[in-house]
Amino acid sequence: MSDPPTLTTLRLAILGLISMQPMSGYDLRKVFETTPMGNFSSSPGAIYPALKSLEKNGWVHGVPDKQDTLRPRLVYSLTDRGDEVLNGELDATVTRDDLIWRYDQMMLRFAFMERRGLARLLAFLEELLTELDAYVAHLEEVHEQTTGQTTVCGRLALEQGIEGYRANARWARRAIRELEGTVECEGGEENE
Amino acid sequence: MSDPPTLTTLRLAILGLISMQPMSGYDLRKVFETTPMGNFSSSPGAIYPALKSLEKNGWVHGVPDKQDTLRPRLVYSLTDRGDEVLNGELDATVTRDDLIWRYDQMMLRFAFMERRGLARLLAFLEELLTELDAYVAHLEEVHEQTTGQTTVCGRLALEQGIEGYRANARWARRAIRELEGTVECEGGEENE
DNA sequence: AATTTCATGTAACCAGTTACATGATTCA
DNA sequence: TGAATCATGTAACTGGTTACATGAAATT
Repeated sequence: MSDPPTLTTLRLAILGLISMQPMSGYDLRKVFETTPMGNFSSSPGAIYPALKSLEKNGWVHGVPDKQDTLRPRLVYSLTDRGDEVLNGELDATVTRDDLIWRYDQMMLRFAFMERRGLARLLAFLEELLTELDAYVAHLEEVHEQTTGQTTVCGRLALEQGIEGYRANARWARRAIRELEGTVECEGGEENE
Repeated sequence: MSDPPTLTTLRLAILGLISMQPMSGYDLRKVFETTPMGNFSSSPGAIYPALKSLEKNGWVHGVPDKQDTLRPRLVYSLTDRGDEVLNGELDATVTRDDLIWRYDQMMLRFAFMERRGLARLLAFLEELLTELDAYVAHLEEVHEQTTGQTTVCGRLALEQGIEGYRANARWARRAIRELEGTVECEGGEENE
């Protein structure tokens, strides 16, 4: 409860992970240190305060798994409210600002999106693809207009950005094909 | 002078920009708002304090271009020390941590690197390419080992990352070819 | 007994955001 | 004269980093 704090990348990662399986702060640190999710911070000074604030907001709840010890292992799980908040985040529309400022966070959303079902996954990818194509077109225009006015390195750096977004678009198209393939082969399988 | 502060993305962007042309804080904001450099912040609350601290460190120096007015336009340029600091940053080796944690900042370095000469540019791209190839190989291994143990979305998200780094590697190869091409055509042209 | 790993936490610090304040200059 | 733009700045806040502290449990 209380006022809604912004859902940072770290908070989203925590919500997503404990939505798949209840975890302690230490477990979360381990995931961040050892898996490809390692792009997303770690350090006790970040995770424990984040868990506290998520609990204060009533999105997660921690229960000690051994009552007798002085410092019990606190295992956190999503509350009903936390579940709703996570769903709201996963169902949010893809914007250009997401591409430019929050690509990592957006992909993190995708990584946890399976719980929303195949239809939502495909909708997300289509939205992403639309925004990507539009943004690539925009950058190509900028590229044309600035070529000759910039340094060689400036132009190459811009081209690197464009190529990156193009690769992302290719990936999105492939992911859509793959996901559409699964539904045809396995016949409308529901999630979880 | 005084203790060395970490060269954040914003500070690097400021140093790089005023190394090409002396600018006021307002000019910098304009660049960040209107060019593809816009990925790098803006807001007065960031830029003016950053300029102050850079000046306190003796890396830049601001001179009012109209002495009579109460609030003159302060035009900043690099000091000799600032020039050295920027060169040091541009000449730094590319590490895997740069790929994972500071890709944007690394590309920003590249965007300002022309002043270091063609040899340095090529060296940077070779280093980058080596790190990229190694990291892609590592991620492919992770991909193989985790496939089947992850959700479909988790796997796809990882594949997106791999494809992104592959695209960056392709870009680096192309940039090397292009830069090697210029030197052959134009015959060992020196920078500035 | 000593070391490592498990496990949670705090304190100082820092960079950046948002929102606001101030005043000059230019243009309608 | 009133509005928009030029131009610099401050204050409160926030989220994360580094470094440290604490102590239990497991391993050597």
